[in-house]
This record gives sequence, C-alpha cells and structure tokens, in this order.
Amino acid sequence: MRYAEDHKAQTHQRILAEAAARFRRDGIGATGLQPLMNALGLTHGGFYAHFKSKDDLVEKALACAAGQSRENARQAMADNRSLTDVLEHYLSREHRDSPEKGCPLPTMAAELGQRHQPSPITDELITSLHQLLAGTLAGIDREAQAITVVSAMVGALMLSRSTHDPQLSARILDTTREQLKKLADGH
Amino acid sequence: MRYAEDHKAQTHQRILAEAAARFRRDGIGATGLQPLMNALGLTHGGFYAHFKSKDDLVEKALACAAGQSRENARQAMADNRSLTDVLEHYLSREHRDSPEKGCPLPTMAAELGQRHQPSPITDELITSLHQLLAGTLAGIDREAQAITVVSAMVGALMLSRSTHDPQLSARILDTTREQLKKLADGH
DNA sequence: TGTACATCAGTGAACGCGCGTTCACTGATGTAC
DNA sequence: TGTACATCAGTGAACGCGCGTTCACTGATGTAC
Repeated sequence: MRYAEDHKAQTHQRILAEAAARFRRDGIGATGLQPLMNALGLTHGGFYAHFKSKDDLVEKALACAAGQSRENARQAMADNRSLTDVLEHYLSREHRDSPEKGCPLPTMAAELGQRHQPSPITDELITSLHQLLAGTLAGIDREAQAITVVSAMVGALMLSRSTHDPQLSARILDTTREQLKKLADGH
Repeated sequence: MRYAEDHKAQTHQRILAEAAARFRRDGIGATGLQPLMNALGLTHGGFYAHFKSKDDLVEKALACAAGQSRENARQAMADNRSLTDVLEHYLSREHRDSPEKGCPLPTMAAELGQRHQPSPITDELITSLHQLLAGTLAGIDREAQAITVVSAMVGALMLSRSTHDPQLSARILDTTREQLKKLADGH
C-alpha cells in the first residue's frame, strides 16, 4: 500500500516515543528492539529504515525524553513555580509508579555512565534540573543547594523504586520531599 | 588432582567476591558468568558446582556486599564517626572511581527494583545506611534528615558517575558533600 | 609394595534462546504512455 | 481506458553472537586390599 505523506515520519515518532518510554521503565540494556517494534504492530526488520542502530535510537530517544524534561523545566520557570511545587511533582506517587513518563535519570543514569561513546544529553539533563531548582531557591547558596536537592530528588526516587516494601518506599519519598521543602524559606 | 580440604570453599568465596565486584561495577545484567569465571582462571561449566543459578549468585553476592556495607556501618558507629567523616568517605573521588569496592546502591538500585523475586537485602542495605546516618545527626529530625542525606549521597554518587564531564562530576560530588556537612551542627 | 577403585573440582562441548543486524522480497499505490 | 513500470514502508527469514544452563567426561589424588 502507499501511505499518507507523513506516514513514515509518524511511524518514526511512534518508535521514538515507545523507546523513550521503555528505556525509562526498563533501562536500555533490558529493552529489546523486537518487542518494541511488535508493541507498535510492526516487525523488527523495519526498524533499520528509521534508525541506523540501537545506539542511534538510544541517542534520539534520550534527546526526546530530555526535550520533554527541559520543556517541563522551562514551563515551571516561566510559571515561577515554587520549590514545593517541583518537589510535590517529582517526589510523587505518580512519578514513582510511572517511570516511563518521568525523569530518565533515576532509571538510566547508572547505565548512561557506562556508555562507550558519551553523549552530551546526560549533562544537559542534569544541568537543566540544576537550573530549574536554582530558580526556586534564594540566597547566595542557591546554586549549591540546587545541586544537592537534585541529587536528593534523583536518589530518593530511585531508592523508593528499588524496595518492594511499600512502607519503606513511601517513607523515603515522603520524608525526603518534606525535608527538602524546608529549604524554601532560606534554610 | 585432589585439592586442599578447603579448596572448594575458597573457590566459592573467590567467585562470590569477583561477582560482588562486577555487579557493583557493571550492573547485574551486563555481567556474564563466562567472563566472570574466566577472570578467575576457571571455565564456565564449573559455576554450577557452586551456585544453583545466576539468580542464586546475585542473591549471595549482594548479601556479601551488603555484609561489608553493614560491617562498615557498624564500625563507623562504634568509632562514633561524624557526619563529616562519613560524607568524606562516601562522596570521595575514590568511591566514585572504584564502584567495584563501594556501595551497591548507586549502580544496582535501579536494577534491583526490577527483579522478579524481591530480596530483603536491598531494604536492609538502605535501612542500615539510614541508621548509620541517623547516628551522626542530632535533634528530633535526625531520622528524617538521615533518610534525606542517604538519598542525596546515593543520588550524587550515581550522577557524578553518569557524566563524562570531569568538571560537572566533581561539582556534584564536592557541592553535595559540603552542603550536607552543614547539617552536622543542628542545621 | 603394587594394583584396582572411589572421589570430586573442574573441563569443555553442546543445548535453546533472544539479541542486534542484514537483505531479498511484498504488495498497494501512483505515474507514464 | 488499459497496461507496464516505479515507488517504498514494511515483512520475515537468516546471520553470528553471547547468554544461562546441562552433562558426560578428565585426571590427580586418596583409600582398600
């Protein structure tokens, strides 16, 4: 069959979106191309009409997820959103339970460090989070505090996902969130 | 050849130690049994004389690494070590650059959350860190602060390993360390 | 002292499987004449 | 209007590879008689 003019571009985007979701949910190594394509109703052979290799997909899917993250950050800064707002979103049950829609760092940071050819996207992701948080803080220490808050946010989310004990998971999430909120009024 | 009486037990321990190192350095999924055994001068077939399966090894190697961690924590508490001491050890260049000898959480936490049959060892690791940090803090908030500090420590170490930019890596490590030290004198 | 046998940590070929990747092909459509 | 051809997104068999796992075997030693 002949397809609509933008059909291939649409398929390309669908692969990208599905990959961005799976990489964030399962990690890069645990995500196979065959299951990914099948989930979209396609066969695996067609993949290479869209991407040079799995590595190419990783790069582009990460850029896609990072773009969403950066857009979120931009929006939050434009809205002049508070530290409390950001924390209540990042350290929420929803974010913990839907990694496929959230921040790539808690699931992927460990794997990204091991990649042979490093990409600047990891750094951009981290620094865009640093900037977002610095925007919610005040005082001469705000940049240093922002770095610490980001470390705590990413760490807490990862740890709250790592345990199968619902109580421990909730305690990490809730306690870290409430403790970090205290930084809002100039510590 | 006939071996010394404890020869097999020694080999068992060597496999365990090598696995505990590789899991922490490369992650579980990226660690193959064949390369692991070859690194010890053995062939892969012999593995199953020592462990039921890779999953069995993961469980026992994690218990081994967690035991070291717990022993570290016990020692630190017995020595009445300060928050500064703990932070300078955990958020050091050495710890960042030698994951195979350090805390399993920054490398493995994301993978551990995905495991089919959960083990209590992840939780024990996290709570033993919580207790260690609570011991270095004072005030009514010390337990809550301990949870936040552990999140920040694990997050900062993972993020400092995830970037290939030495400056960003050092900034995350140093800034988080110095910021967290401020909690020592009752915030 | 010498021979036959038991022990057992480790060997290495083989298994099925899923991975990333390649490629000749399909088949519905648009275009040319 | 009808036929031949070009297009091209997607198909699916096949590739080599490393994985976890199994198992018949090796070969140096200790033991029995």
